[in-house]
Amino acid sequence: MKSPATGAGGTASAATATNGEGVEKKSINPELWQACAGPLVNLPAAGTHVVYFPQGHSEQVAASMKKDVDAQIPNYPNLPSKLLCLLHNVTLHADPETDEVYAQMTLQPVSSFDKDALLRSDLALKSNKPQTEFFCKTLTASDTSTHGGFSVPRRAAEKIFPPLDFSMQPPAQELVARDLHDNVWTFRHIYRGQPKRHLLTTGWSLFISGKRLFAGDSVLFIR
DNA sequence: AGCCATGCACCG
DNA sequence: CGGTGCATGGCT
Repeated sequence: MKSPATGAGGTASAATATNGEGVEKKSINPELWQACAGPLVNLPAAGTHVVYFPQGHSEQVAASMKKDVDAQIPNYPNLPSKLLCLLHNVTLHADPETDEVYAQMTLQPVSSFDKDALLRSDLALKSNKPQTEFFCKTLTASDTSTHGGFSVPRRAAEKIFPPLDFSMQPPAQELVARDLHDNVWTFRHIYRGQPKRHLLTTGWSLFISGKRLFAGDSVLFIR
């Protein structure tokens, strides 16, 4: 989180994962970005050396373009299969419409790698493992319906959400969450029912409609 | 109709 | 047997 919890309520970050394409300017919470990208994504640091595979990249671009417009994909037949590059800049992005996360990198081709530089870059990449605590849930029909709230998996609530004051009857608190674009969402977190369960009620439907979520989409919280 | 609460029942 | 999806009911 950029700023820690203050006052009575706790804070968490919320994000949604779907599909799309777009551009974004503001700076992004790196931990939330990483949680959305998943554990298999490991970004190299600026200043390190990378190997760029043009064909793999253009295939990926082609695949992601197909659902949008039939855009022209430039083809450079004389490009080598791999390019040694210096990585100048890495910026994190999230599509403003869909919250799909992606990264933008500035690469400069270099003629050769220094052996030490390559080793340093490799070590730096392997040490990139912050792995923040988070939970992710695929939304059910009742999670997204206008009739009810969000049913929070018990373990998820206990691990990620600020602890409830169980002397209250029923135990409840206000959660303040911030999404990838630093928009603030507040949810009422309550523990009730028979059997007892964690629920998000007030504020949840605004989130569902605001993010245009449907059953099968997923929502992700980090602490 | 939207929103919050409760209880049942299914499923691991 | 615990956890949670869903149906249902009440209130605004």
